[in-house]
Amino acid sequence: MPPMPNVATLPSEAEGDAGRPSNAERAYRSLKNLILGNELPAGSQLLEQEAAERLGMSRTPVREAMVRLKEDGMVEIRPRHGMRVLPVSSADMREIYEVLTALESAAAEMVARRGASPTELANLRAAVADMEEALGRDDLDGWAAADKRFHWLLVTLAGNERLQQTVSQLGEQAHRARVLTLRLRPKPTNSIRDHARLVAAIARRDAEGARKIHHDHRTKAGEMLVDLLDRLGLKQV
Amino acid sequence: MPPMPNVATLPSEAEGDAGRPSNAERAYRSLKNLILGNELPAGSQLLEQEAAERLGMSRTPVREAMVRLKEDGMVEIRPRHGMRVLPVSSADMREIYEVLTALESAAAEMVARRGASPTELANLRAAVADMEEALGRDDLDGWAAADKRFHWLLVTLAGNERLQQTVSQLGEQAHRARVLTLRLRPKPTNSIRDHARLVAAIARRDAEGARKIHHDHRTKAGEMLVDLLDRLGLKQV
DNA sequence: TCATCTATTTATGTATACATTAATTCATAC
DNA sequence: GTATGAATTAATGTATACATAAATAGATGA
Repeated sequence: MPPMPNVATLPSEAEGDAGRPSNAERAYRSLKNLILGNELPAGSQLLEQEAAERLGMSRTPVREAMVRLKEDGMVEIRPRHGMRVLPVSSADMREIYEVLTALESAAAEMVARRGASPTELANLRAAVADMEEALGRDDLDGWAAADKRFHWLLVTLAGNERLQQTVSQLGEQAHRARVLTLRLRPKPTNSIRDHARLVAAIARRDAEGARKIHHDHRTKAGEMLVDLLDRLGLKQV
Repeated sequence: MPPMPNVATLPSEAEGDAGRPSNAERAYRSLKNLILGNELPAGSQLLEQEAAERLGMSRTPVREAMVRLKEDGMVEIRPRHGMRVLPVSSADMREIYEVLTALESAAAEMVARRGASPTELANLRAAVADMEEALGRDDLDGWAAADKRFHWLLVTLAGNERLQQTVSQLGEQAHRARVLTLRLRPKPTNSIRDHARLVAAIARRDAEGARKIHHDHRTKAGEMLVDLLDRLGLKQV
């Protein structure tokens, strides 16, 4: 069991930043973390009242949080049974990866076209090196963290906030499935090579090449995940 | 002035369908329509209390609606000034079109790869024909409607709900700018040719071709719009 | 006249109260 | 024993109440 994935750690400060967060904001983050950390597994139901007691506040801010989670596609709200954590099926994963593939490969293209600064390239390369090193140590959690960092860096460098936000939202939907399959999938050796090739394409400002490389990379990763889920009979995650 | 664009008409029934909608749902739809119809123009501010009176309900459901609109990226909520309709700058439009381009061209690729049924192809062709016919009558609103229909059809045929939802959300963000520039932009003659070529590519199941054609189409459209906004000095829409 | 400090107003964030409606339980009839 | 239906319970959706914090106005001093 990983030592609790550092969940929702990347783009979570989407909201009010400075002043102490409202209860509604705390409720939103708490519930989201419970879901991402699988403490509220897929299919869990939680009544407003229960959540309110658990979080030590009244129903009002809890309800607001639940509405936001619904809007994020993490839960559904069923009239009489509170919120229900949405299971992610392999079909859902396929959808998610199709969109992520389109967006991230567009990001790769954009970054390559604009060109990355030496520092930015160095950061990308460092992430790849960390992936490689972690994999050498058989540290899958370390690999996953570095992989996440690489992808997020790439998306960030594209400089499109809407793209970032969409990627982050879909990434959160896919999170549980990724964690679950991390130790069941084949060693991500090719993945590292793909990333290195992507960095090279960006470095030589080969926009079309960067797009293709990342498109194939993501497509493969998505297919692997979908197949794995199907093969394991994990219809729901 | 167009006879009131048929706003939010495409994928708006995202929520509860049957039973009469809650006040929160009504508030959400009403406010969204006010924004899309430019009755609450960019920069408008609206207090919870004001909105509540206007809609004949209490603050509670109104607040819920505003939270959802914030989550949708349509408004921001400023601690002391109610919700504020977010202006869309040309930089925002560039972001939006970058993402739409990536997603819709992926959709085109997917549809071409899977292949469209005769009926589906006929629907696409009918939309193109309507665009052509409307343009012949100098009916720009008719053209816009047919164009919208074509794009939505394409996205729908891709059969990826998450992709649909993202496209629809970004489309709503871009709506005001599109309406505003409809009569200021050059006649969309090339647009029709692009669409026809896309349908042809889909018909011959040329996935890569379909992607390229639509990618270029959307890129051109986006650049035209961004340039137009800049040229007109419309920093905000 | 201008600046600063205080008091008041006002919008929000949250809690609570209440009506509605769906589910469950219990009783009664067959 | 089963089924029907009434009554009770429970969860939501909405309204309202209230405390807090921010903006404004007003007053006081120079």
